[in-house]
Amino acid sequence: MGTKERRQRQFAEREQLFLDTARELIRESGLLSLQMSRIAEKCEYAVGTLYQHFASKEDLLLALTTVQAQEHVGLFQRVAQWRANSRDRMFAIGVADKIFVQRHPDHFRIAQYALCEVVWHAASPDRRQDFLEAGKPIGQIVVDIVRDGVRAGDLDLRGMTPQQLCTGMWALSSGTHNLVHAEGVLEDFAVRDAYRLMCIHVQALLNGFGWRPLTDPADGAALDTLINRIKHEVFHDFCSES
Amino acid sequence: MGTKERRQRQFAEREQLFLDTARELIRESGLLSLQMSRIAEKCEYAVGTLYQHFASKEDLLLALTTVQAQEHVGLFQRVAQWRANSRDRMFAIGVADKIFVQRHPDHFRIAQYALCEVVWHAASPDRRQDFLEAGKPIGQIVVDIVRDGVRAGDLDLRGMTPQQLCTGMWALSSGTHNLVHAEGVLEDFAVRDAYRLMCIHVQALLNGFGWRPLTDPADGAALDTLINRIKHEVFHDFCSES
DNA sequence: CGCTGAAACTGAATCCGGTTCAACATCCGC
DNA sequence: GCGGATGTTGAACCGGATTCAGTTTCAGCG
Repeated sequence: MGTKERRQRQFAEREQLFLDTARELIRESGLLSLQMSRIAEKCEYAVGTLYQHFASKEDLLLALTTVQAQEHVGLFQRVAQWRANSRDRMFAIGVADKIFVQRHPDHFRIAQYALCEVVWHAASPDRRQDFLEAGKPIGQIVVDIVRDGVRAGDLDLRGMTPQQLCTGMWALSSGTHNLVHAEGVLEDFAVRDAYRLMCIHVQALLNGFGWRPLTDPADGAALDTLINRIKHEVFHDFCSES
Repeated sequence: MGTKERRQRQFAEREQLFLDTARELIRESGLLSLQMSRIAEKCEYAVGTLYQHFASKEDLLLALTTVQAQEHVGLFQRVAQWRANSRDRMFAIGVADKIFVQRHPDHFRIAQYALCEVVWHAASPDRRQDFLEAGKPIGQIVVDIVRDGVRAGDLDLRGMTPQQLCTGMWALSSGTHNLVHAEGVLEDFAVRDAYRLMCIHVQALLNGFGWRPLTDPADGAALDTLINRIKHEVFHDFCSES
């Protein structure tokens, strides 16, 4: 009796279709004008069927965010496997973020919305749980890098937990996304490449915690060299350009 | 003919009434269940009148965020006037943020929502402009502190612009707010006081840029002493408790 | 004063899009 | 080929934001 399995598989495939279509519609005409009936129509299903998969529109948006978070985890895993010193690997986490955002420019605007209290609480508890599960490996990977750093003697936490240190990296990244997406803000600040700037701040932060080998945050050439090295050694198949 | 002026004043007062009431309703029963008709009802006006002031619900939410941003500016101005070395003043910006959030716990959840692309673009252009204007002094104050630091010889920007340095502080703060409000995230990370942790990261970041006098980010006692000194010297009337 | 027209206010009606669910279709095991 | 379980459908429902035709208010005027 493979019937049940087939059914499940088809169900999962259809869910993916809905999610892909939703993402497409968002890319085409924005999150603002996303309509459940349009998604169903474009997939040639009835709205009722769409609601078999997602308890509400918010639920769908959170599901979409979760899928993208999983891709995000993939990038981080590459970093985890990269053979380099702990400091460079930690820095590479920032670069992974930069690359992820460049490859999925609309991810953040969806996530920012989906994770707002209003939308988050309108999604189903299961979906919320799924999202949190999907994000866990990220935390784990980053914490492990910190532990490696301590073990290798590159870093002395001096009473901090690895999680506390990670929170700073995370806040820096999350905050950069925010600023990038708040139109009219960075423009006034004349910041061109916000993610390159984020890399500089990551370096400064890591220096500030005394994570060796220290780097010179003002040395733009060295920064670019390192970023390119990471792009080449870790994300070669993602970035053809420079 | 003071008639026109009186009218304008009354109009402004009523707008304030609407905003205060909206904030109250949000505090009582959450952003999710905020209804335009309820706001009007509670103010004893018709919905139509409410719509004389705000082009849409989103417009109202952004207006609310703007009002709070103005209060935020007030805290920063105190820091600007504080007589202390540049490094401590920069740090005090972080403390101002911490205090602001503690005094207005719901501000961030509203702002986070209102600044999402979806809501932002549903607000009227005028309202968006107002918000950006309201935020400008913040940028100015922080940039000025950086310039002071350079002038005093505490800091060498080495090619960076003051704005670029500020962006890091800002991202750290904005990101911390995000993490705090994403339930289930910091809990897993066993981070108790996220804003105190943010202060540690601010110190690390400033150290990383070589902003003198350097501090020891792991010295919790010194951190608390400095925070308390700032609370006492700058925000004495805001924080009675420790 | 009362009159008048413009400006402000009102809230029932409209509109929109998310959500539901009774009816219909399909599939499986017998 | 039958019966029921399971899946699908989309028109109807519903809540709440938004509108606008009718009503009220009031400054200015004769």
